[in-house]
Amino acid sequence: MTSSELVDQLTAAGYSNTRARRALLDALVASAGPASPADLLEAGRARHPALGLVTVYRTLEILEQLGLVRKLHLEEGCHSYALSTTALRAEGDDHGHGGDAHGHHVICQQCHRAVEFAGCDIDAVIASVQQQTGFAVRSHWLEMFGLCPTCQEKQS
Amino acid sequence: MTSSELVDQLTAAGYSNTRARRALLDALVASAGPASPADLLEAGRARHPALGLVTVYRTLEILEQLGLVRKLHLEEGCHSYALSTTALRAEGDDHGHGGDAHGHHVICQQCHRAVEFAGCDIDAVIASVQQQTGFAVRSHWLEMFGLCPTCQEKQS
DNA sequence: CTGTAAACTGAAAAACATTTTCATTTTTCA
DNA sequence: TGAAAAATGAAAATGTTTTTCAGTTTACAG
Repeated sequence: MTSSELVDQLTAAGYSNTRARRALLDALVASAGPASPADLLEAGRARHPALGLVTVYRTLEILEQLGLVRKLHLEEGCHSYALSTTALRAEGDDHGHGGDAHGHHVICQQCHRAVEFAGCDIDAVIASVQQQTGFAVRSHWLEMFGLCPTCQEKQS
Repeated sequence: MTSSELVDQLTAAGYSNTRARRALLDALVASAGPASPADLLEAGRARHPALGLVTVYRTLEILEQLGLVRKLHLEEGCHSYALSTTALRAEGDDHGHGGDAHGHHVICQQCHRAVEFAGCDIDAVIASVQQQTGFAVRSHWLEMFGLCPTCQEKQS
């Protein structure tokens, strides 16, 4: 997924195509793993030296609302973002996830790489929870942690 | 689960039984839903007026390490805590969750009540993610959102 | 029961994360 | 090309969490 595609998505959603945003999107696309606002500011400033932190926060908020990025919840804190391609691919295909983009991430506990995965057929778990608690479940949030293929090899 | 049981758990783990901690545990047990450090400070001060915020943070950290509370990841932010009884019930019964207490929460999107549920048989999903990504999955976080029975009734 | 060591406490300060304000600049498009 | 709307970014403010350190409380040996 290129930053041009992201820019197109923003424009299609009614937002202006600005230097600051292109710089941020480039930084996002270039980041290999979860990136914090401060990380993205630094990387974005390589492309647009005047990029401001508040613009980073504002743009991440927009991207999150559009389902283009997702905040990741890591052990060290919940301050990182990763691209989420599922809103792009799953357009018009929501599979009963109320307002929730359909993807989740698996995160490497060693190198912190975050990979999105599609398909979380947890209907059975949802049914069980509904039965146990009486709740009507509308959405869920799932993250997985483990070792990526590269870090698995390093450990063997 | 009473605050006495929590106090016993802390003592068993080598921590002192102090007024400040008892006040905080009372507040935790009394809270119906996710509670922020500031919420717990306020409720705790009803029981122990000199309770300090730093003690709240320190004690929550201990409780989290012992698996007695869990930080919840809500839409508004990741600053709330809820009791987690699973470490108590599941002692010696870890079901392949690497270092992770076995329970998760379902949260009401209306009244914010958080109910813990046990049993999240997502082995199929984990297997699928491992196949898709090559990751070796070790643990996961799962939260569900919906309406509790009370709020469902209100809506009908 | 007493006294001491260790653990704990909490105000204050500091650090970190995010949002608001508002004057200025940039982008869009007629 | 120019004006309106959107966007920007520094500074200030707000919110969250951690660190410091002097003083207090708890546990337990004697």
